[in-house]
Amino acid sequence: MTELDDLDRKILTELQRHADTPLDALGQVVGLSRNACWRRIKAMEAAGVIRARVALLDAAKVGLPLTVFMQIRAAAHDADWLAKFARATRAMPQIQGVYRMTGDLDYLICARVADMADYDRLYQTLIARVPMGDVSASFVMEEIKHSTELPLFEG
Amino acid sequence: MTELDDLDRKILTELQRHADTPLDALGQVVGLSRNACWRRIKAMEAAGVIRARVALLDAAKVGLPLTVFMQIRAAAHDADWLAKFARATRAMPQIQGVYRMTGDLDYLICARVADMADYDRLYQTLIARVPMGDVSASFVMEEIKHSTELPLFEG
DNA sequence: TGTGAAACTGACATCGC
DNA sequence: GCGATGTCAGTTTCACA
Repeated sequence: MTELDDLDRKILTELQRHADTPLDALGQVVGLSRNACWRRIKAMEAAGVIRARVALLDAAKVGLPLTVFMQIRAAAHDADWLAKFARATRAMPQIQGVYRMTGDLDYLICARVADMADYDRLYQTLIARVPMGDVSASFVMEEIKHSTELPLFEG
Repeated sequence: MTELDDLDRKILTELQRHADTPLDALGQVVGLSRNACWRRIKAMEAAGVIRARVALLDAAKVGLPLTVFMQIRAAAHDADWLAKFARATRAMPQIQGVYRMTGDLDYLICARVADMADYDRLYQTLIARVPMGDVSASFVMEEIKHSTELPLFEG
């Protein structure tokens, strides 16, 4: 895949909001024919620009109203620890994101839980599977913004 | 909408991964007819359990390889400040998430940027629009896990 | 189960570089 | 010519009643 042009970006902007937009409507918005849109989409899927089409759920309505961020300090500063940590967190479905931060010793985890007891279960499970240097948790009181949409045009 | 049963959860589990699964295939996985699946999906969309169907993009491939978390302390502890802060951050498309954390003075922002210069632009824009008490940024070195999928069955 | 509306597939003419 | 597009079949698959 070459670089994305403005038409590609228009298509992506729409698909990021509504993945189920019919090609006809998409073509109208973008200013291209059905077919041209379709070809571009396929190319971007093949290139991995479009990773997946997914359904987003309301976390509260499926029983996971609480979001928690955990700040973690590694117990050991080596590749083995990281591998074990990565494997453990990837296997835990309540964990939405795991990020190694600048500093090389700090990790950030974002997870969704039902309540405090559920969080404690998550915490206990995690420290049982991987030795932790230090763990602190902050809970989300209010989700002011939450989006999966990436900006594709210069501000 | 009443409570979700196991069949609903099975449907959602699949749709969270592949929103474009045909109803036939979905029915087979779940053990239901096309039609029954379709009715349940419509009901869950109407109830807001399914918020949207979206395309997920590869952030690096659209020119936003850098993820940053900003920790922010409010300049003022009042509703006006929060309203202004919320409005400003919601209007900035590079910002993916904004969370008011426990403590009532701390906010967490997650944003995607092209590079450090881009981050600085974001930072400058933000502090120009809203008075900030304190801002610190941590950059993501490695995305160990990132998922929009919520767990729907007990671990 | 059936019907209409989509998504797909390929062929071919066209326009700009 | 080459690359991208538009149009116009055709077929298949799906959403929906």
